[in-house]
Amino acid sequence: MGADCHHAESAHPGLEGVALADAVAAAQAQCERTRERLTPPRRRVLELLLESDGPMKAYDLIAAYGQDGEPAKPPTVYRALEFLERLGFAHRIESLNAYVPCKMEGAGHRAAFLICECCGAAQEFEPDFSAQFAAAESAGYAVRTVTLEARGLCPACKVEG
Amino acid sequence: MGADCHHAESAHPGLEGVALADAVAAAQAQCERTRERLTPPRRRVLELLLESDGPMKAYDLIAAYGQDGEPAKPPTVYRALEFLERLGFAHRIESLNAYVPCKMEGAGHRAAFLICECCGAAQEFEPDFSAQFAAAESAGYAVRTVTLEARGLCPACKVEG
DNA sequence: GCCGAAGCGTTATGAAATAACATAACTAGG
DNA sequence: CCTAGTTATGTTATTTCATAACGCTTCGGC
Ligand SMILES: [Zn+2]
Ligand SMILES: [Zn+2]
Ligand SMILES: [Zn+2]
Ligand SMILES: [Zn+2]
Repeated sequence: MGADCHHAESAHPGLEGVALADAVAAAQAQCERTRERLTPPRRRVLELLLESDGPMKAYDLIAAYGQDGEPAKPPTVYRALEFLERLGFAHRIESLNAYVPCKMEGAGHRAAFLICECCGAAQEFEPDFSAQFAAAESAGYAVRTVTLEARGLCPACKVEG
Repeated sequence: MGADCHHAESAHPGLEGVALADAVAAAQAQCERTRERLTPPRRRVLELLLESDGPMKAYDLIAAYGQDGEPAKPPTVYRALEFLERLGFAHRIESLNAYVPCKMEGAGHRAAFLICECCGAAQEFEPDFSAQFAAAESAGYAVRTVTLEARGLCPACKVEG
Protein backbone atom coordinates (compact mmCIF):
# COMPACT_ATOMS: atom_id res chain seq x y z
CA MET A 1 0.00 0.00 0.00
CA GLY A 2 1.06 3.62 0.34
CA ALA A 3 4.80 3.18 0.69
CA ASP A 4 5.50 6.81 1.49
CA CYS A 5 3.21 6.97 4.49
CA HIS A 6 4.73 7.72 7.87
CA HIS A 7 1.79 6.30 9.75
CA ALA A 8 1.40 2.85 11.18
CA GLU A 9 1.21 0.41 8.31
CA SER A 10 -1.22 -1.67 10.28
CA ALA A 11 -3.88 0.99 10.63
CA HIS A 12 -5.86 -0.92 8.02
CA PRO A 13 -4.62 -4.46 8.39
CA GLY A 14 -5.42 -7.37 6.14
CA LEU A 15 -6.86 -10.65 7.29
CA GLU A 16 -4.91 -13.64 8.52
CA GLY A 17 -5.39 -16.96 10.19
CA VAL A 18 -8.94 -17.83 11.10
CA ALA A 19 -10.42 -14.56 9.86
CA LEU A 20 -8.88 -15.15 6.46
CA ALA A 21 -10.07 -18.73 6.34
CA ASP A 22 -13.55 -17.63 7.33
CA ALA A 23 -13.71 -15.00 4.61
CA VAL A 24 -12.60 -17.48 1.98
CA ALA A 25 -15.07 -20.02 3.27
CA ALA A 26 -17.85 -17.46 3.03
CA ALA A 27 -16.93 -16.79 -0.58
CA GLN A 28 -16.83 -20.51 -1.22
CA ALA A 29 -20.31 -20.91 0.26
CA GLN A 30 -21.62 -18.01 -1.75
CA CYS A 31 -20.26 -19.60 -4.92
CA GLU A 32 -21.88 -22.91 -4.16
CA ARG A 33 -25.24 -21.24 -3.71
CA THR A 34 -24.99 -19.68 -7.16
CA ARG A 35 -23.34 -22.64 -8.92
CA GLU A 36 -20.14 -20.72 -9.49
CA ARG A 37 -16.71 -22.23 -9.07
CA LEU A 38 -14.08 -20.80 -6.75
CA THR A 39 -11.21 -22.49 -8.56
CA PRO A 40 -7.61 -22.48 -7.27
CA PRO A 41 -6.43 -19.37 -9.13
CA ARG A 42 -9.56 -17.48 -8.13
CA ARG A 43 -9.21 -18.56 -4.54
CA ARG A 44 -5.54 -17.65 -4.49
CA VAL A 45 -6.12 -14.14 -5.82
CA LEU A 46 -8.95 -13.62 -3.36
CA GLU A 47 -6.66 -14.71 -0.51
CA LEU A 48 -3.99 -12.26 -1.60
CA LEU A 49 -6.49 -9.43 -1.70
CA LEU A 50 -7.89 -10.31 1.71
CA GLU A 51 -4.43 -10.58 3.28
CA SER A 52 -3.30 -7.24 1.94
CA ASP A 53 -3.19 -4.07 4.04
CA GLY A 54 -4.50 -2.06 1.12
CA PRO A 55 -5.26 -1.91 -2.59
CA MET A 56 -3.12 -4.24 -4.67
CA LYS A 57 -1.97 -3.65 -8.22
CA ALA A 58 -2.43 -6.46 -10.71
CA TYR A 59 1.30 -6.98 -10.99
CA ASP A 60 1.65 -7.10 -7.22
CA LEU A 61 -0.77 -10.00 -7.33
CA ILE A 62 1.14 -11.57 -10.19
CA ALA A 63 4.39 -11.34 -8.24
CA ALA A 64 2.89 -12.66 -5.00
CA TYR A 65 0.85 -15.43 -6.58
CA GLY A 66 3.12 -18.44 -6.11
CA GLN A 67 3.76 -19.61 -2.55
CA ASP A 68 7.19 -20.66 -3.79
CA GLY A 69 7.95 -17.20 -5.14
CA GLU A 70 7.06 -18.08 -8.70
CA PRO A 71 4.98 -15.33 -10.27
CA ALA A 72 1.75 -16.03 -12.11
CA LYS A 73 1.24 -15.31 -15.77
CA PRO A 74 -0.74 -12.08 -16.25
CA PRO A 75 -3.87 -13.68 -17.75
CA THR A 76 -4.17 -15.97 -14.74
CA VAL A 77 -4.55 -13.03 -12.42
CA TYR A 78 -6.60 -10.84 -14.74
CA ARG A 79 -9.08 -13.66 -15.30
CA ALA A 80 -9.38 -14.27 -11.60
CA LEU A 81 -9.94 -10.58 -10.99
CA GLU A 82 -12.64 -10.49 -13.63
CA PHE A 83 -14.40 -13.36 -11.88
CA LEU A 84 -14.06 -11.82 -8.42
CA GLU A 85 -15.42 -8.52 -9.68
CA ARG A 86 -18.32 -10.21 -11.41
CA LEU A 87 -19.28 -12.07 -8.24
CA GLY A 88 -18.83 -8.95 -6.12
CA PHE A 89 -15.91 -10.33 -4.09
CA ALA A 90 -13.56 -7.62 -5.25
CA HIS A 91 -13.62 -4.15 -6.72
CA ARG A 92 -11.34 -2.33 -9.09
CA ILE A 93 -10.36 1.20 -8.12
CA GLU A 94 -10.05 3.01 -11.42
CA SER A 95 -8.04 5.95 -10.20
CA LEU A 96 -5.39 3.64 -8.73
CA ASN A 97 -5.36 0.79 -11.24
CA ALA A 98 -5.70 -1.39 -8.18
CA TYR A 99 -7.99 -3.92 -6.57
CA VAL A 100 -9.50 -4.46 -3.14
CA PRO A 101 -11.60 -7.21 -1.61
CA CYS A 102 -15.20 -6.27 -0.98
CA LYS A 103 -15.89 -5.39 2.63
CA MET A 104 -19.65 -5.08 2.42
CA GLU A 105 -22.26 -7.68 3.11
CA GLY A 106 -24.39 -8.89 0.25
CA ALA A 107 -23.40 -9.17 -3.38
CA GLY A 108 -24.45 -6.90 -6.18
CA HIS A 109 -24.23 -3.69 -4.22
CA ARG A 110 -22.92 -0.36 -5.47
CA ALA A 111 -19.41 0.42 -4.32
CA ALA A 112 -17.64 3.68 -3.65
CA PHE A 113 -14.31 4.47 -2.05
CA LEU A 114 -12.62 6.99 0.18
CA ILE A 115 -8.96 6.89 -0.76
CA CYS A 116 -6.35 8.34 1.58
CA GLU A 117 -3.67 10.24 -0.32
CA CYS A 118 -1.27 9.87 2.58
CA CYS A 119 -1.35 6.22 3.61
CA GLY A 120 -3.01 4.75 0.53
CA ALA A 121 -5.87 3.11 2.40
CA ALA A 122 -9.12 2.68 0.52
CA GLN A 123 -12.26 2.58 2.63
CA GLU A 124 -15.34 1.18 0.94
CA PHE A 125 -18.62 2.87 1.69
CA GLU A 126 -22.21 2.69 0.57
CA PRO A 127 -22.86 5.65 -1.71
CA ASP A 128 -26.02 7.65 -2.14
CA PHE A 129 -26.48 8.19 -5.83
CA SER A 130 -30.02 9.46 -5.77
CA ALA A 131 -29.09 13.01 -6.70
CA GLN A 132 -26.88 11.86 -9.56
CA PHE A 133 -29.47 9.47 -10.87
CA ALA A 134 -32.14 12.11 -10.82
CA ALA A 135 -29.95 14.56 -12.73
CA ALA A 136 -28.92 11.95 -15.26
CA GLU A 137 -32.39 10.63 -15.87
CA SER A 138 -33.88 14.05 -16.24
CA ALA A 139 -31.30 14.56 -19.00
CA GLY A 140 -32.56 11.43 -20.74
CA TYR A 141 -29.78 9.07 -19.72
CA ALA A 142 -30.34 5.52 -18.55
CA VAL A 143 -27.69 4.94 -15.91
CA ARG A 144 -26.45 1.39 -15.41
CA THR A 145 -23.42 1.69 -13.12
CA VAL A 146 -21.68 4.46 -11.24
CA THR A 147 -18.04 4.74 -10.21
CA LEU A 148 -17.33 7.08 -7.30
CA GLU A 149 -13.86 7.54 -5.86
CA ALA A 150 -13.20 10.30 -3.33
CA ARG A 151 -9.64 11.29 -2.42
CA GLY A 152 -8.45 13.00 0.68
CA LEU A 153 -7.12 12.15 4.12
CA CYS A 154 -8.28 9.36 6.36
CA PRO A 155 -8.91 10.10 10.04
CA ALA A 156 -5.49 8.78 11.11
CA CYS A 157 -3.56 10.85 8.58
CA LYS A 158 -5.71 13.95 9.04
CA VAL A 159 -4.76 14.53 12.69
CA GLU A 160 -1.03 14.78 12.01
CA GLY A 161 -1.46 16.98 8.93
CA MET B 1 -15.05 7.77 -30.25
CA GLY B 2 -17.17 4.64 -29.90
CA ALA B 3 -16.27 2.86 -33.10
CA ASP B 4 -18.89 0.17 -32.76
CA CYS B 5 -21.86 2.50 -32.51
CA HIS B 6 -24.54 2.35 -35.14
CA HIS B 7 -25.85 5.80 -34.37
CA ALA B 8 -24.99 9.06 -36.07
CA GLU B 9 -21.38 9.83 -35.33
CA SER B 10 -22.19 13.51 -35.26
CA ALA B 11 -24.67 13.34 -32.43
CA HIS B 12 -22.00 14.91 -30.23
CA PRO B 13 -19.87 16.84 -32.68
CA GLY B 14 -16.58 18.55 -31.95
CA LEU B 15 -15.83 22.17 -32.63
CA GLU B 16 -14.54 23.61 -35.87
CA GLY B 17 -13.95 26.93 -37.58
CA VAL B 18 -14.94 29.97 -35.61
CA ALA B 19 -16.26 28.04 -32.63
CA LEU B 20 -12.94 26.25 -32.30
CA ALA B 21 -10.98 29.46 -32.62
CA ASP B 22 -13.17 31.11 -30.02
CA ALA B 23 -12.70 28.29 -27.55
CA VAL B 24 -8.93 28.38 -27.96
CA ALA B 25 -8.95 32.17 -27.63
CA ALA B 26 -10.93 31.90 -24.42
CA ALA B 27 -8.35 29.50 -23.03
CA GLN B 28 -5.61 31.85 -24.13
CA ALA B 29 -7.28 34.72 -22.34
CA GLN B 30 -7.78 32.65 -19.24
CA CYS B 31 -4.08 31.78 -19.23
CA GLU B 32 -3.04 35.39 -19.57
CA ARG B 33 -5.15 36.34 -16.58
CA THR B 34 -3.39 33.76 -14.43
CA ARG B 35 0.11 34.21 -15.86
CA GLU B 36 0.11 30.74 -17.37
CA ARG B 37 1.48 29.95 -20.80
CA LEU B 38 -0.56 28.28 -23.51
CA THR B 39 2.48 27.10 -25.44
CA PRO B 40 2.30 25.50 -28.90
CA PRO B 41 2.12 21.88 -27.72
CA ARG B 42 -0.48 22.74 -25.11
CA ARG B 43 -2.53 24.68 -27.62
CA ARG B 44 -2.28 21.88 -30.16
CA VAL B 45 -3.49 19.22 -27.75
CA LEU B 46 -6.34 21.46 -26.63
CA GLU B 47 -7.35 21.97 -30.27
CA LEU B 48 -7.38 18.24 -30.88
CA LEU B 49 -9.57 17.64 -27.85
CA LEU B 50 -11.98 20.41 -28.84
CA GLU B 51 -12.24 19.15 -32.42
CA SER B 52 -12.96 15.59 -31.38
CA ASP B 53 -16.43 14.08 -31.38
CA GLY B 54 -15.70 12.29 -28.13
CA PRO B 55 -13.11 11.23 -25.58
CA MET B 56 -9.63 10.84 -27.01
CA LYS B 57 -6.99 8.40 -25.84
CA ALA B 58 -3.50 9.71 -25.24
CA TYR B 59 -2.12 7.77 -28.19
CA ASP B 60 -4.89 9.08 -30.43
CA LEU B 61 -3.62 12.54 -29.58
CA ILE B 62 -0.06 11.44 -30.17
CA ALA B 63 -0.95 10.09 -33.60
CA ALA B 64 -2.98 13.15 -34.60
CA TYR B 65 -0.57 15.72 -33.23
CA GLY B 66 1.38 16.71 -36.34
CA GLN B 67 -0.51 18.53 -39.11
CA ASP B 68 1.85 16.77 -41.50
CA GLY B 69 0.98 13.35 -40.13
CA GLU B 70 4.04 13.14 -37.93
CA PRO B 71 3.12 11.82 -34.49
CA ALA B 72 4.23 13.51 -31.30
CA LYS B 73 6.49 11.91 -28.76
CA PRO B 74 4.49 10.59 -25.78
CA PRO B 75 5.90 13.01 -23.18
CA THR B 76 4.89 15.95 -25.34
CA VAL B 77 1.25 14.97 -25.15
CA TYR B 78 1.26 13.75 -21.56
CA ARG B 79 2.84 17.02 -20.39
CA ALA B 80 0.28 19.02 -22.29
CA LEU B 81 -2.53 16.96 -20.81
CA GLU B 82 -1.15 17.48 -17.32
CA PHE B 83 -1.19 21.23 -17.90
CA LEU B 84 -4.68 21.25 -19.39
CA GLU B 85 -6.02 19.23 -16.49
CA ARG B 86 -4.32 21.48 -13.96
CA LEU B 87 -5.86 24.56 -15.53
CA GLY B 88 -9.26 22.91 -15.84
CA PHE B 89 -9.31 22.94 -19.65
CA ALA B 90 -9.52 19.17 -19.88
CA HIS B 91 -10.50 16.20 -17.80
CA ARG B 92 -9.26 12.67 -17.66
CA ILE B 93 -11.91 9.96 -17.62
CA GLU B 94 -10.39 7.23 -15.48
CA SER B 95 -12.62 4.41 -16.58
CA LEU B 96 -11.76 5.03 -20.24
CA ASN B 97 -8.12 6.10 -20.00
CA ALA B 98 -9.24 9.00 -22.14
CA TYR B 99 -9.48 12.77 -22.14
CA VAL B 100 -12.13 15.35 -22.95
CA PRO B 101 -12.12 19.13 -23.13
CA CYS B 102 -13.98 20.83 -20.33
CA LYS B 103 -17.42 21.98 -21.35
CA MET B 104 -18.30 23.91 -18.22
CA GLU B 105 -17.85 27.58 -17.50
CA GLY B 106 -15.43 28.59 -14.81
CA ALA B 107 -12.27 26.82 -13.79
CA GLY B 108 -11.76 24.76 -10.69
CA HIS B 109 -15.15 23.11 -10.73
CA ARG B 110 -15.90 19.50 -9.88
CA ALA B 111 -16.43 17.33 -12.91
CA ALA B 112 -18.52 14.22 -13.43
CA PHE B 113 -19.43 12.28 -16.53
CA LEU B 114 -22.25 10.32 -18.07
CA ILE B 115 -20.62 7.84 -20.42
CA CYS B 116 -22.70 6.14 -23.10
CA GLU B 117 -21.77 2.48 -23.44
CA CYS B 118 -23.22 2.38 -26.94
CA CYS B 119 -21.82 5.40 -28.77
CA GLY B 120 -18.98 6.29 -26.44
CA ALA B 121 -20.07 9.86 -25.85
CA ALA B 122 -19.12 11.42 -22.53
CA GLN B 123 -21.40 14.16 -21.24
CA GLU B 124 -19.98 16.34 -18.51
CA PHE B 125 -22.34 17.38 -15.76
CA GLU B 126 -22.22 19.21 -12.48
CA PRO B 127 -22.43 16.64 -9.70
CA ASP B 128 -24.09 16.95 -6.34
CA PHE B 129 -21.72 15.48 -3.81
CA SER B 130 -23.41 16.74 -0.69
CA ALA B 131 -24.58 13.31 0.43
CA GLN B 132 -21.17 11.75 -0.19
CA PHE B 133 -19.35 14.53 1.60
CA ALA B 134 -21.59 14.26 4.59
CA ALA B 135 -21.03 10.52 4.82
CA ALA B 136 -17.29 10.86 4.38
CA GLU B 137 -16.87 13.64 6.88
CA SER B 138 -18.98 11.94 9.47
CA ALA B 139 -16.54 9.03 9.12
CA GLY B 140 -13.63 11.39 9.82
CA TYR B 141 -12.35 11.76 6.28
CA ALA B 142 -11.24 15.05 4.77
CA VAL B 143 -12.29 14.84 1.13
CA ARG B 144 -10.26 16.80 -1.40
CA THR B 145 -11.44 15.60 -4.80
CA VAL B 146 -14.12 13.27 -6.11
CA THR B 147 -14.22 11.24 -9.31
CA LEU B 148 -17.69 10.28 -10.51
CA GLU B 149 -18.26 8.40 -13.74
CA ALA B 150 -21.69 7.02 -14.56
CA ARG B 151 -22.19 4.53 -17.38
CA GLY B 152 -25.32 3.77 -19.29
CA LEU B 153 -27.12 4.86 -22.43
CA CYS B 154 -27.42 8.37 -23.77
CA PRO B 155 -30.83 9.60 -24.94
CA ALA B 156 -30.05 8.89 -28.60
CA CYS B 157 -28.93 5.33 -27.97
CA LYS B 158 -31.65 4.59 -25.43
CA VAL B 159 -34.54 4.98 -27.87
CA GLU B 160 -33.32 2.28 -30.24
CA GLY B 161 -32.38 -0.14 -27.48
C1' DG C 1 23.61 40.23 -18.86
C1' DC C 2 22.94 36.74 -15.30
C1' DC C 3 20.50 33.30 -13.12
C1' DG C 4 16.89 30.17 -11.59
C1' DA C 5 12.64 28.15 -13.03
C1' DA C 6 9.73 26.32 -16.41
C1' DG C 7 9.19 24.16 -20.73
C1' DC C 8 10.57 21.19 -24.50
C1' DG C 9 12.81 17.38 -27.48
C1' DT C 10 14.54 12.94 -27.33
C1' DT C 11 15.71 8.26 -26.02
C1' DA C 12 14.59 4.65 -23.52
C1' DT C 13 12.07 2.00 -20.29
C1' DG C 14 8.49 0.64 -17.19
C1' DA C 15 3.64 -0.67 -16.01
C1' DA C 16 -0.92 -2.34 -17.19
C1' DA C 17 -3.81 -5.17 -19.95
C1' DT C 18 -5.19 -8.26 -23.64
C1' DA C 19 -5.05 -11.36 -28.00
C1' DA C 20 -4.72 -15.78 -29.56
C1' DC C 21 -4.58 -20.55 -29.35
C1' DA C 22 -3.88 -25.01 -27.31
C1' DT C 23 -5.08 -28.03 -23.42
C1' DA C 24 -7.69 -29.64 -19.51
C1' DA C 25 -11.74 -30.13 -16.53
C1' DC C 26 -16.38 -30.06 -15.42
C1' DT C 27 -21.53 -31.44 -16.75
C1' DA C 28 -25.44 -32.96 -18.86
C1' DG C 29 -27.79 -36.01 -22.36
C1' DG C 30 -27.83 -40.35 -24.44
C1' DC D 1 -19.96 -45.05 -19.37
C1' DC D 2 -19.09 -41.84 -23.27
C1' DT D 3 -19.19 -38.08 -25.67
C1' DA D 4 -20.31 -33.45 -27.03
C1' DG D 5 -20.63 -28.70 -25.28
C1' DT D 6 -19.15 -25.50 -22.14
C1' DT D 7 -16.14 -23.38 -18.90
C1' DA D 8 -11.62 -22.71 -17.18
C1' DT D 9 -6.60 -22.81 -17.48
C1' DG D 10 -1.66 -22.63 -19.38
C1' DT D 11 1.32 -20.31 -22.33
C1' DT D 12 3.43 -17.14 -25.62
C1' DA D 13 3.45 -12.89 -27.46
C1' DT D 14 1.84 -8.37 -28.18
C1' DT D 15 -0.51 -4.12 -27.42
C1' DT D 16 -1.67 -0.21 -24.82
C1' DC D 17 -0.74 3.28 -21.44
C1' DA D 18 2.55 6.17 -18.93
C1' DT D 19 6.93 7.97 -17.04
C1' DA D 20 12.20 8.41 -16.07
C1' DA D 21 16.10 10.79 -17.28
C1' DC D 22 18.99 14.10 -19.53
C1' DG D 23 20.42 18.03 -22.07
C1' DC D 24 18.93 22.24 -24.39
C1' DT D 25 16.03 26.37 -24.85
C1' DT D 26 13.08 30.03 -23.34
C1' DC D 27 11.20 33.08 -20.07
C1' DG D 28 11.17 36.56 -16.45
C1' DG D 29 13.11 38.84 -12.34
C1' DC D 30 17.25 41.11 -10.68
ZN1 LIG E 1 -18.09 -4.04 -2.11
ZN1 LIG F 1 -4.31 7.74 5.70
ZN1 LIG G 1 -15.13 20.51 -16.69
ZN1 LIG H 1 -25.01 6.88 -27.03
